[in-house]
Amino acid sequence: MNGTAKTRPRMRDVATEAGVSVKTVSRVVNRDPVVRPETAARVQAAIRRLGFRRDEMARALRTGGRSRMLGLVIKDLANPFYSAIARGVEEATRGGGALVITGSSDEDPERERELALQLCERRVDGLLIVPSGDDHRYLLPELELGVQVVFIDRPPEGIDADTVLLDNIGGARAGAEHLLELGHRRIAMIGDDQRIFTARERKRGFCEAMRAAGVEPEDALVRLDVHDAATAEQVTRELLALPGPPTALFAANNRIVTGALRALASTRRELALVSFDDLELAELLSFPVTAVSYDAAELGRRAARLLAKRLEGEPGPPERIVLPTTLIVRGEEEAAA
Amino acid sequence: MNGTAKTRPRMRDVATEAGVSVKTVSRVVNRDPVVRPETAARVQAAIRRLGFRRDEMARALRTGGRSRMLGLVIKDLANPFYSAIARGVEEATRGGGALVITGSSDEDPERERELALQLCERRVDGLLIVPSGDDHRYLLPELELGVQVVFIDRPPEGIDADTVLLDNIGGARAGAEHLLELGHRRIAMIGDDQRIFTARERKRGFCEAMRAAGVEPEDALVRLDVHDAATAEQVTRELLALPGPPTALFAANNRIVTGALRALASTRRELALVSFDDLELAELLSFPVTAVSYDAAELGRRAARLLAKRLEGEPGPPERIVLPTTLIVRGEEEAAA
DNA sequence: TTGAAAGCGCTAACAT
DNA sequence: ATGTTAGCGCTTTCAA
Repeated sequence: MNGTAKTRPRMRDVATEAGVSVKTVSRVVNRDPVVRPETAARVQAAIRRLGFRRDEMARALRTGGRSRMLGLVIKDLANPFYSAIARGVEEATRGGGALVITGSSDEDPERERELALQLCERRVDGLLIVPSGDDHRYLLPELELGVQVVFIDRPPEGIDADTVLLDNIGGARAGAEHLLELGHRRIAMIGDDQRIFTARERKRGFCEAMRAAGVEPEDALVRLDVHDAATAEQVTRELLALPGPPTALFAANNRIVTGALRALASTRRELALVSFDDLELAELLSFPVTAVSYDAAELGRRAARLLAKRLEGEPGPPERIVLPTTLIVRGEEEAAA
Repeated sequence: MNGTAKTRPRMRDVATEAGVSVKTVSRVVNRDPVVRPETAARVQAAIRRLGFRRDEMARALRTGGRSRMLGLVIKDLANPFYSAIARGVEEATRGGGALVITGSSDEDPERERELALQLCERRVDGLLIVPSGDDHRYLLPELELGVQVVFIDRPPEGIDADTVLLDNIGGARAGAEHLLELGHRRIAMIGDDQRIFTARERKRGFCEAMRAAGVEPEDALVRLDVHDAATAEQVTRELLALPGPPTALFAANNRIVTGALRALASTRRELALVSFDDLELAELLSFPVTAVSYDAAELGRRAARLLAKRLEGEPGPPERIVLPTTLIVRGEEEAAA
């Protein structure tokens, strides 16, 4: 089967085949215009005959320059939010002919660190990180050595670096305002683990909007540190069972709204619903869900573009880019409480 | 800002710092037990002081062996089906310490080729490809040079290679059989572009099940080459408007079932629905959808494991692995037609 | 217009 | 137990 394990042709082989020196082959491969056309043609012929492809890694080693590889560390490639980011990074990167090495940290700070450092060992030109950890000082040595890093979705901690974020506060505020404008006053919120930056921001936006409308958020109606759909389902049930149950719910992410929807489906209760994160097929759900939506791929694109600028030597202090959200209103007919 | 653009420490620097030779540093880095503990300690100290990290690329160049990078070419990283595959590949790869470079072909055969070849230039150890093209002979030179390739979701054309597939025929057959068992006879099918391998297989499975039950598929009820949700919605409307409309529909993928659901929602008609591909939140939809489900990540895991075996030198003819599907029955109460 | 030699950062083979 | 030399595949001097 594999008896003919041929060896990969090197420039030397092409040179011999074409009757020229290695350097001439190198020139042809690099489209150096100084080579005489007929020499170039002979070399090209040899290249094709041998099926030669330059070793990009060897080249990168010698030129000492860019490897034209970017490292991307996200939490979970199987999660549509992160895969959209990855796709955005890839898109924005493609033009420059660079490739992207992606790894999932699974929200494990240790794994994030390992991945980031492994990527540095592979000599990626830059790093894009959706942080899981809460201390990014491990990157300091690499930063000093000129590795460029851009953070996505959450800012780094312990170091200062370019960051691309969503407008979590504004989005949450818009969601709460929507419910307030519909006349709701008993508005509950279910939020994620408050150790997470985006969870804190969303809670803040929600509370700001409430207070701005003269409604003090009630402790009993603001449930935090809910990290999965099952818990969210349970918490929604508890909220509905309250003596003075809420008439509306702000669900701070898609796992939470999924749980809430399950609770509503099984209890046959009604609740005006606003979710941070849109749902696929939302228009086909049995229950209308107004959503705070955004372009996840754009997070990746902007981050990749910022990274590219830095790699081209763009100076200046770390930037913080904040991307807007959009409110998608559904089930307009809902009456107020 | 960047005035202190320090240069990356090499083994030489560590050697000087520790007062030993480069080779000794190399030994320490590679955990060669032959170095005296106290020497090793001195070297380790120097490594930490300088923030040294071995250049994996230079190492790979010298050892001539594995680069410990895999290339993955899929159609679209933003599509959950493919990102699940990517995640599976990553999972199965992680153990070996290898990293994965992923690229999206966007169903463009030319881009698939470019990506695959670019990955070879980066000297990946192996390639995992979800084919878009219909001619993979461009890989022949690389195969001869020992690059290992495993195909995912569709077999290659023009070459023979390891492949990991879903049981498209069996899944489609199970879906159709389910509808037949419910008593349906006028069963429509909407299928994707028949140039696509999986689309052909699913059609075949559907028709096989129908004929096995003594029902000849009607031309008017079998609509093919429907590639997006909007078209599927339109086609569903047309099917419903037929003089003798179907009582059930087999939708050959998730885009198609989405369109069908939209058509049903807007026309308020009923139709027993089976979909190849499960839907997220299916249990919360206003309309029950029985689904042919499968583990997309497992496609990636199995492919990566097969690739790993080949890289370890496992001989033998190309394997074809077929993964099973599961029928998830919903809305059992549906009466027959 | 072309080529010879040196070296990128590392390790394999051979000293010592 | 440690060091020296050569060379992976390529490009960068510098010469011819």
